[in-house]
Amino acid sequence: MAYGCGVTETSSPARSAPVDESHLRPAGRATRAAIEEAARRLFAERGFDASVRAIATEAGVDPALVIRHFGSKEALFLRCVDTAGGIGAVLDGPLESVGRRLVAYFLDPARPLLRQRYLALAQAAHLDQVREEMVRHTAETYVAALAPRLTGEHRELRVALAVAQLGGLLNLVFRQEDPIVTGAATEDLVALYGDALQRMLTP
Amino acid sequence: MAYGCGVTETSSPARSAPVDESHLRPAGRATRAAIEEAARRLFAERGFDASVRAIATEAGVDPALVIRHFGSKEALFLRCVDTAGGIGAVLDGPLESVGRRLVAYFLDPARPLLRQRYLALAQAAHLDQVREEMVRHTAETYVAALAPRLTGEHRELRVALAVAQLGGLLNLVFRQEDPIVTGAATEDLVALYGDALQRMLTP
DNA sequence: AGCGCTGAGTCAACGGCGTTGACCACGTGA
DNA sequence: TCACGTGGTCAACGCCGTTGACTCAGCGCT
Repeated sequence: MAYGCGVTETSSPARSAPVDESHLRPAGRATRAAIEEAARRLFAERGFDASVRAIATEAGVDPALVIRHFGSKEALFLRCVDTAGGIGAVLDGPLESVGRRLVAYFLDPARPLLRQRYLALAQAAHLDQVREEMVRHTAETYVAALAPRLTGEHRELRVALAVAQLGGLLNLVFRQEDPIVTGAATEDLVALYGDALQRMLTP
Repeated sequence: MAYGCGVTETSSPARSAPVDESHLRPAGRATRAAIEEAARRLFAERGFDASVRAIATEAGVDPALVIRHFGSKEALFLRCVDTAGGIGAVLDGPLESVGRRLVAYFLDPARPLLRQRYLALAQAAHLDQVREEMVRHTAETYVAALAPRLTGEHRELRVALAVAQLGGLLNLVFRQEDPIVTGAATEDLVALYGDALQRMLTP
């Protein structure tokens, strides 16, 4: 599980799944947006632990209204997690170095949001809809982009397994903060782990 | 994160961390054991979602007593998760095939408890003490067993990264149940992913 | 102008959670 | 016999996500 995706820093309705808002009046649309913005901020800060009540307070609104607008906390969370991101460019680059570039992309300290996003998603992964979203994301982003460019057997499976590898790294680095790994030089991680990804894709 | 460990199927005080019970009377010891047994069963069944109240009911006891005996739900969970298991034998076997044997060990359908254990731990991984236990387990079980037998640079780091790989696989198979991976033949997974582990350890 | 409908929003409450403190019962040692 | 510590229950706290009843404002319609 690896994500060039997640809780966005700002409201970005263009990227979000299209939801019918035509029945809403301007006032409703505005507070709805305020709730979503507060949710994005708090989910990014505290992960799925951010409570509906805290989000409502942040948006200056009653907790019940959050549920009325979005149906459930889980649904709101899913709306605040979008699957776009710069990862597409990495996947579309030269195939022979995609392994190292993927690892470098996620470990780049200039992209601290990726860490937040990964943590929020990993924490909520026990919810069915979140799990399905992750599977979908793996298929539509990674498998769709890479499998057609591979050669040999088990092309889709090898992409999925490379995604598994990537997710394992992020888990150890971001969630567990294993001192052996976090204490290592990024360049060593990129080389060792990137090559492992690469061999899975282009053996 | 990979675990030959977890929620045990039976009470196994010999394996559990030694806790001073000398101040307890026989009655206290018995109900304490009953609570622990109920907790092991329910944690294995439902993961960390198993509630203190349900555990108490299962043990025929008041919820408050559970906390009084074990301090907190998190502490009880940690007691019910032990780090022993058959994994030691796998790690001590021939080094040149340890990658495939590790993957085969965890994916063996004859060991369904490993799945439960992984899921319970992964779900509780956002708790600090659980996270620390995982890090400790990686260091004491995997790194301690494998790093001294390796050659070349970054011996400890390479073991940690192999553990990361393994955890990534278990996440995709057990948590996300990604259809691409669950639909693949186990022998293909063992070959592809086991070799990836192997190359990390003995390149 | 008046009416009714519908969206916007609040409020109190529900059932569940982990945890705490007050309280009682019992068995043992002095 | 009496104090004391262990074993255990009970009610309650504060939190959670969610629901249903309710009010209020704005709109179209006659």
